[in-house]
Amino acid sequence: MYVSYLLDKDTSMYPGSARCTSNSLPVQNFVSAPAYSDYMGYHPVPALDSHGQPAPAWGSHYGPQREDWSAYGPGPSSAAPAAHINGSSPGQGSYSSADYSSLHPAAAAAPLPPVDTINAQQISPNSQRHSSYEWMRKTVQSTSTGKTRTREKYRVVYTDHQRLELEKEFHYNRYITIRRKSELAANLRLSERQVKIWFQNRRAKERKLMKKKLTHFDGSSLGSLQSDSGSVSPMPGPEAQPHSDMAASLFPAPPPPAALPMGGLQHGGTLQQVVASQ
DNA sequence: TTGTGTTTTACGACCTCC
DNA sequence: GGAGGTCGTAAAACACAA
Repeated sequence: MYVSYLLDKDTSMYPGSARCTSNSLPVQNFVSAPAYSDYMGYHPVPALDSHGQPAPAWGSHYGPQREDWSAYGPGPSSAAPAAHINGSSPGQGSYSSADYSSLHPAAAAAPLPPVDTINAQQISPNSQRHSSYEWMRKTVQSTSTGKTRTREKYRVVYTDHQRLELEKEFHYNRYITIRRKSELAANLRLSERQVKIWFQNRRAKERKLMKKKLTHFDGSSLGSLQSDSGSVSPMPGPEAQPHSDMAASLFPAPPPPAALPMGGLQHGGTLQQVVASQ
C-alpha cells in the first residue's frame, strides 16, 4: 500500500503516524492533506482576494512584486487588509522586518508563528469543491512501478497559506537551508521532504517559465529578461545566487543569507557545507 | 456541463558532493 | 551511502472556453 510505503520510506513525511482513517470525513473542509492527522490542527487562511487567494499585506521592503507573484495576491502597494485570524497569521500581517528576520537563517530567532493559531473555522476557498470522496478508499496501482498508491495520499493540495509562506521563502532564497527547511516544515505542518520537493518543483517551474520567455523573446530582450524575473538562470549558477541582484533592490533591509556556493551547485551540489557553517 | 489545457504535488532515475 | 540537485513524468486539482 502506498501509505505504508511512504511511511516506511520517510516517516517524517507524515508527521504523527496516527492518521485519520475515516475516509468519510468531510475532507473538503481541510483542503490540505485531510488524511494527515496533523493537518487537522492546521486550517487554511480565509483572507482572500477577489481571486480566492489570500491577500497578503506585503511589507514595503519587499518592493515590487515579481510578475509571477500576481497569483499570490496583491503586491505591496495594495497591502490588502486581510481578515485577521486571531490577529496573528504569518501570511497575513505585514511582512515586517521581524517577519523578515525570521526568513533569515541567521536571524531565525523569530520563526514564523505556529499556524495553530489560525481559527479552526476558517476554511480555504477551495473547500467547497468536492463532495464525495468515496473513491479515496480505493487503492490504485501505480502504472510503471507496480507500487500501490492510496489515492487520498497521491496528491494533497497545499493551502493558500502554506503556499504563500513557501513562496515568500522562495522569493527570498531559491535554495532553502536545512535549518529553514525544518522551521518552515514545522510551521506549515509539512514534512521537510515536502518542503524540499516543493522547492525543487518551484525551481523547475521557474526554469520552465524562463525557458518559455527566452524562446518567446528570442534573445532580443535577454538582458531585461534576466534582470526582471528574479535573475533566474536555467541552472543555479553564480548568477542565480539567491537573488543576489534582486535581493539588493527588493530586500534592502536584512543582508542576504549566508552566501551559497551556487557555483558548486551547478548540478547535484548540496548545501550541507553551507548549513554546517551556520 | 463538459472537454481540454495548465498547474500543482509527488515520485523515480540519475547525478555530484562529502 | 546518504543528502540534495535536476529532469522527466504521472495524476489530481484547477481554470476556462464552448
